[in-house]
Amino acid sequence: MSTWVEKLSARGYKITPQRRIILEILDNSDRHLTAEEIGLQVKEIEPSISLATVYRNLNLLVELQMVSRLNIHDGPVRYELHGGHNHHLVCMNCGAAVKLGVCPMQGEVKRIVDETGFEVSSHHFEILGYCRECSLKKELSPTSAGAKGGTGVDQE
Amino acid sequence: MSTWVEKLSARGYKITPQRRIILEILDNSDRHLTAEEIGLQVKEIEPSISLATVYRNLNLLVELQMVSRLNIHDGPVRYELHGGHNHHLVCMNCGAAVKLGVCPMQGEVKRIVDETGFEVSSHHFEILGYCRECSLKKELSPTSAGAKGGTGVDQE
DNA sequence: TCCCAAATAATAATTATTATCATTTAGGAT
DNA sequence: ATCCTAAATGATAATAATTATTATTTGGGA
Ligand SMILES: [Mn+2]
Ligand SMILES: [Mn+2]
Ligand SMILES: [Zn+2]
Ligand SMILES: [Zn+2]
Repeated sequence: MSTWVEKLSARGYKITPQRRIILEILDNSDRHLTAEEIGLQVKEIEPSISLATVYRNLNLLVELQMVSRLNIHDGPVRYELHGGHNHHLVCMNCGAAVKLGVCPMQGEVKRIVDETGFEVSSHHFEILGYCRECSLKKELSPTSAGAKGGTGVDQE
Repeated sequence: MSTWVEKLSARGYKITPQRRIILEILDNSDRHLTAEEIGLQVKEIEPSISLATVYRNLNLLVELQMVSRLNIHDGPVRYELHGGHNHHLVCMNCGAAVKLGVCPMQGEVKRIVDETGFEVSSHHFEILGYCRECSLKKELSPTSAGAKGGTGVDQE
């Protein structure tokens, strides 16, 4: 339950209420949260906590490999508790991020990486495109219409 | 040589000197460049060109899939000419980005993705860690010393 | 209970990127 | 070749995201 208390203490970091709250929020969430989203939830519990503290601690937790940073498409960086890591199919139109149930860091890729002598500490794999719904919407696009109408896909 | 001229014209976009220069820079570079690095090189050729134009065109070129956006670890987004795409082993200490000669978007992964009905337009795969040199340097680190040792770099 | 490095809150500063808008220009039409 | 106009640009303001600064507070060991 509180293995993270040990992880922090063991390395000489203090156990503060701010850290408790941030980790609790990450633990209770299945989604990936932005620093700001975390900050908002933090403030619901304890309004006096500063957003800067959220950023500081997220950076620390990432450094300690207790949290992982996720760079999804556009928009701000997102965070999730390290562990059951997942890769995503991110829709460039609606922004949905569907979990892909497989990790490329295995088999052939793993072997090749190992051969390089590189010391791996994490990896990111993300697929960009259009989810089925958005993809269908594109299909139904207006007939023709010259320049830029192209795929009928307009930015988000 | 100038297949990109067609790609732009065909979709109704104009061939401007700014676009020529940006694409030429991307073409002559092996590294991935940030928007600002591109802007600097652009200004060496034609100082009157605005950084905003660089951003605007990079966004357009990405949208048209002529350029790909690369989110390496920290720092700003980087760009490279779309084509011979590669994935990287990025060193978190010295920043080196070594090409990995293999792409995970194949075999099992590919099959699973296809099953989801997701329309893939690009993907990113990147491995973070420490290159052999930096990894060795760490090895030679001071004997223990408790909290926060050195750069806070530990492995799991 | 004291002490002090570590952590925090508040806020300024910086970085990266996008938006606005007046002006220029590419390229099709005449 | 000249016109015309939507597209593109340059300059700059605005925004979003993150980091730095600094005075104050606090966790946890002695
Ligand atoms: Mn994985
Ligand atoms: Mn690939
Ligand atoms: Zn979608
Ligand atoms: Zn290195």
